Amino acid sequence: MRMGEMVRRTGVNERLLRYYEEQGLLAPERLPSGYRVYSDADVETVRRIRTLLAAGLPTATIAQVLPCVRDDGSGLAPVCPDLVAQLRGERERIRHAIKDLQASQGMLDTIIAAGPVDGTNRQAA
DNA sequence: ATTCTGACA
DNA sequence: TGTCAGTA
Repeated sequence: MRMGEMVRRTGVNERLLRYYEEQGLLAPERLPSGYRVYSDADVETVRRIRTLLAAGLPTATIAQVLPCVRDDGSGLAPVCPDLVAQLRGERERIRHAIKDLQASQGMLDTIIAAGPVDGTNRQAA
């Protein structure tokens, strides 16, 4: 499939698909015309990229991870033992990020709990 | 009509 | 990441 279908099937826009390729996350074939040709596997790869990106992993790390996972029906199995150590580090980072978000949530809860007392002074900053 | 590369009010 | 340009 070419760019257009890839965009429809992944929900990721053209700009981003080219960017992922630039970052070494995808390596679609090329037609003599220069047009990119994506495979079904690439569609799945983009799904993984989106997930890893959402987890906050830098594209550089994702580029290392993608070629090191075997797709065994149930999920993703690590293939590079050395990389597992780095992933443990990422997991720690995510753990801390969750902690910070919970602190933010707590702050908002406190503000919300205080609730609007009355409409007086609306204009004051 | 589609895709491509490069660039930035 | 969006978007516009100038092509093939």
